[in-house]
Amino acid sequence: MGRAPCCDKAIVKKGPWSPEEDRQLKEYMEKYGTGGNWIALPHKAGLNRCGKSCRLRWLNYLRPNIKHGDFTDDEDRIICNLYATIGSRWSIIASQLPGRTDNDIKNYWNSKLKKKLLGFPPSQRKTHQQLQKQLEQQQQQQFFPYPPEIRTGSFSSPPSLEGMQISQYLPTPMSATTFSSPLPQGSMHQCQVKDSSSLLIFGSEQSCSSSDGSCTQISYGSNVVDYELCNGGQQMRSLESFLYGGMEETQKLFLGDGEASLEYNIEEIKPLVGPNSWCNSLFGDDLSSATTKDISFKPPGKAMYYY
DNA sequence: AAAGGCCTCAACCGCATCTTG
DNA sequence: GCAAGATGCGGTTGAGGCCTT
Repeated sequence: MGRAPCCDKAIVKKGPWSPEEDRQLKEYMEKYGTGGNWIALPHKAGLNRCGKSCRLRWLNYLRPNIKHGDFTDDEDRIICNLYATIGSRWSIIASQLPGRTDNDIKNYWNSKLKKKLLGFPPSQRKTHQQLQKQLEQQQQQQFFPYPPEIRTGSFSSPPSLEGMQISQYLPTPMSATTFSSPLPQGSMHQCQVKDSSSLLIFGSEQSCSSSDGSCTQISYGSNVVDYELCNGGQQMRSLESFLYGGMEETQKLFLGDGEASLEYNIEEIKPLVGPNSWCNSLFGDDLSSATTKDISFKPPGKAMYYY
């Protein structure tokens, strides 16, 4: 037996919102907020809509500080960087673009940016056949900016990006180096102070004990990695808190298994790591409050998306 | 001018994850 | 620990406007 629907679809209104409905929802939200319950909201607000529909309308259209209209070049660059790194995790990408919604970015990517990367002028219309042909041509020309060893094998880049001229949007050469690091995907990692100027991230035993070598591979980009952060009682920080949390003395980052880790300069990593993160949301600006013993926590599952 | 096709984007759907009791 | 409900997310759809032929 399936889940009971959140609302009676035969009764609630569907389709485009009228200005009157918008006004009702906005008025209610400004007065009372969600009250922690979207499902009950439409009834309270006098709207004949599903709670999910109200939530979507508010988040994507009505809430304050929503940006509509053209995306800037900077925003394009950020979207491309993140898409290349994490794939179609639109909500994460949106979190890096204040005022933009995941839906907006998703639509923008699917309708415009992808074509822009294919080299079409923004306003130029192409027939489906023309698009297909140009895509095929570019794929044949191997425009993909990463070396073959990264393009193949365990490498699972967002498929729609392959063949596109995205190199101008990527923080190369750092990205290629980072993506070929030996961190296994989808597993727990540990993170610790290596010395006064370095941070070491390495796989936990259970994730890196395989003898078949699989743990030395990394799938480029699209995967979220849960980190277990612990540092044996020293002050614990996440990667980005090292980068942005006032640890100016931190100069190097090591990715690897502790034995044969790769070394990166912090300044090279910074462009890949945004200052907004789960860590900041957990501890606020006062990162020193993260000091603890026996630290073992996981950030929200989908919040970490880089290294 | 008309018809057909394409493009955009708001909204929906279904599934996964989180929260609560 | 479990089940039910709520929320979040990404993929998909479809209406309406625009462009091409």
